[in-house]
Amino acid sequence: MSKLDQIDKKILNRLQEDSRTTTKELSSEVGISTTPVYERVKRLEKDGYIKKYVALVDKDKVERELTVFCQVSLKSHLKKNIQQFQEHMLGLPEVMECYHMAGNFDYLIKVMVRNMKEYQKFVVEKLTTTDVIDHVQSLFVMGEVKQETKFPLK
Amino acid sequence: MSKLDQIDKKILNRLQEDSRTTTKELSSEVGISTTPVYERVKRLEKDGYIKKYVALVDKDKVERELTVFCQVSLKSHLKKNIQQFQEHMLGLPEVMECYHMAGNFDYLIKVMVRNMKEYQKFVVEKLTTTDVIDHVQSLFVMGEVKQETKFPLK
DNA sequence: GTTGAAAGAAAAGTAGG
DNA sequence: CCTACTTTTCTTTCAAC
Repeated sequence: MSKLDQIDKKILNRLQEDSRTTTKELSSEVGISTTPVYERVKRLEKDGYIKKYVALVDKDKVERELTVFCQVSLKSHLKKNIQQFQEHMLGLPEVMECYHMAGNFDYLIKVMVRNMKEYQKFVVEKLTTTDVIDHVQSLFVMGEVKQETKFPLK
Repeated sequence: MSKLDQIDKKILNRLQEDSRTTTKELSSEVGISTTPVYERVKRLEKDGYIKKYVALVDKDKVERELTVFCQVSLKSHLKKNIQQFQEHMLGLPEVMECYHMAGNFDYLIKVMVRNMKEYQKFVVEKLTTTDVIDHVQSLFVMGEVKQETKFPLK
C-alpha cells in the first residue's frame, strides 16, 4: 500500500470524472501502455483508494428537488443514545449524509426529498420518531452552486 | 422522456450501487433479457437520469480527512456579488459542495482538507480572498455517520 | 517498467418472432 | 418485450524484453 505517484493520481483523477474511461484511453492519457495501467487500477481498487464505482443520478429527474440541512441536538450524549440515533439515520433513505459535529448542535444531516410537504412528513413521521432527539433546526437550500464527488489530486 | 417503470427503477438502483454491473447481471436481476436492458440503460443515459459514472475515492487515503461546513454571509446581495462569490467557489478544489441558503446566512459550503492547518490556510488564503464575503462561521465534523450518493427508487 | 499476443467477456448492433 | 447471432471493443492474462 505504497504512496501514489503522478501516474496513479492522473488515473484516479480521470476515473473520478468518468469511471467508464477504458484502460486504452487511460494509457494514452498518462503515457504508459495498457498493461501497467490495468495493474495500477487493480492495485488502486485492492488497496482501497477506489471504494466503488457508481452511477450518479439526476436528483430533479427522480423527484428529490428539495434539499434541507438539519441541525439535530440530542437529549443526552450517552453512548446508547448516540448509537440509537445513528442507526436511525442509517435506516432513513431521505438522509443522504449525516455527520457528528463539534459545536452548538450534535448532528448535521442532509435530507433530500420531493418537496416541502414531503419534508414535513419526513420530519414528523420519520426523523423525530426516535425519542433521543431533543431539537431540530432546518436550513433550506434555495440553490445548488456546486456538488462534487471528485478529489482533485496533484 | 417518459416516466420510469419498476424495471427502470431496479436498474437505476443497481447502477447507483455498482455501475460496473453488467447488462447480463442486470438482465437476470430484473427478469428481462439483455437487449432490452441495454436499451433501457442507454435511454436512461440519454434522457439524463444517469448524469455520469464515477469512481468514488476514499477520502482518508487521499489526505482529505477533515471535513468542515462553513456558513458564509455576503456583504451585499447584489447580483454582481452573488455571481462573483459563486465563481470563486467553483474554482476552489477544497470546496466539495456549495449551496445558496435561505435563512440567517447566505451560503453553506462543505470543505474537505487534510487537517486543521490546511483548513486555516484555506480560509485565510483562499476562501476569504474575495472581497464579497462578510462573515464565515466554521462547523467542524467529528465523525461521519452516513455518506450516500444513491437515491433509492421504489 | 515495456511490447505484443491471445483468450474470454462484454458491449453494441442486427434480424426474426 | 423475447431469442439468437455478429462484430467490435475491452478486459484480463501471459510470455518475452
